[in-house]
Amino acid sequence: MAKKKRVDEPACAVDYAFRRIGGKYKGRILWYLNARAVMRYGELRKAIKDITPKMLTQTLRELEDDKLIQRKVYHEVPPKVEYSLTETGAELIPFIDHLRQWGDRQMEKEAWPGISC
Amino acid sequence: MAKKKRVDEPACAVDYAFRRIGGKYKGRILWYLNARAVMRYGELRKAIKDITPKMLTQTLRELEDDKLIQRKVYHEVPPKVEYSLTETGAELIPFIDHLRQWGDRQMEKEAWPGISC
DNA sequence: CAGGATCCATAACGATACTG
DNA sequence: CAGTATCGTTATGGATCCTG
Repeated sequence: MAKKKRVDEPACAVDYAFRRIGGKYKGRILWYLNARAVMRYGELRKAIKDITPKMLTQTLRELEDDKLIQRKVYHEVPPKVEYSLTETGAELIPFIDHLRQWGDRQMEKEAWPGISC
Repeated sequence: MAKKKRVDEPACAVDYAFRRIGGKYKGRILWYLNARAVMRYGELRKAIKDITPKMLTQTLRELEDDKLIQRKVYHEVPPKVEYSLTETGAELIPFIDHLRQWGDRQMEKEAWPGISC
C-alpha cells in the first residue's frame, strides 16, 4: 500500500486507483473525514473502533503522502492534530458514497444488521 | 478476501463494500468483463498480463462466491468457460468507471504514462 | 483449454508497551 | 493527546509443476 507499490507502474487507471484507496481502513477514514470535515487523531480512533494506534498512524501517513488528506499540527500542550481531506481526496467522495449505498443494499439482501458509517 | 473475512461483521457499509471489491485484481476483472460483456478464462489471462493462473482462478472464484460474476462451463473438448457480470456486479460498474476517471486525472498530474484499461 | 496442487515470499495487519 | 517501537501473526500474492 505504501511507497514501494507505487514505484512499479500501475497496469491501468483502475489498478492505479485501487492501489491508492485499498487497504482495510482508507475508505472509512476518507468517508469520516468527509462527513465531519475535520477530525482529530483521537476522534478518528474512537470512530474506527477496531483500529490500533499503529495502524491509524500508518494509514494516515500513507493517505497524507498520497495527498488525499492534510495534517495540521497545533504546537501546544496537550498536542492537537487535525486531519481533513484535500481537494483530491474530496474528489473521491462521490465514489465512496455510491459504493456505500451499494453496500447498504447488499447488506439488506444478506440480512446483515445495517450498521451506519 | 475470501470467506473468512466476511464471517466477522463489517463495521459499516463502506467497510463491507471495500471488502468485496478489494484485492489486487478484482477491480480490473470487473471492468474488463463490463467492457467486453463476456470473456473466456484465457482471454482474461491475456488481458491481465501480470496475473498467474492460480491468482486468476482464485480471484474469479471469490467474485463468483460473492455473486458479482457468473461462470458458464461448456462441457466440450477442449473445454470452454465463459465469465460475465451478474446484475449485482454490473451495478458496480458506474463506480469503477468513476474511480477510473479519477485515476486517469491523477496519473496525468503525476506524469505517469497513461495506460488505458 | 482451463485449471489444481504445492510450496514459498512478503506485505498487511495486530498486541502490547512505552513517550515527548 | 498523539503518537513510537518492537515483535509476532495472518493474509495475500507468486513460482513452478502437474492434469482432466
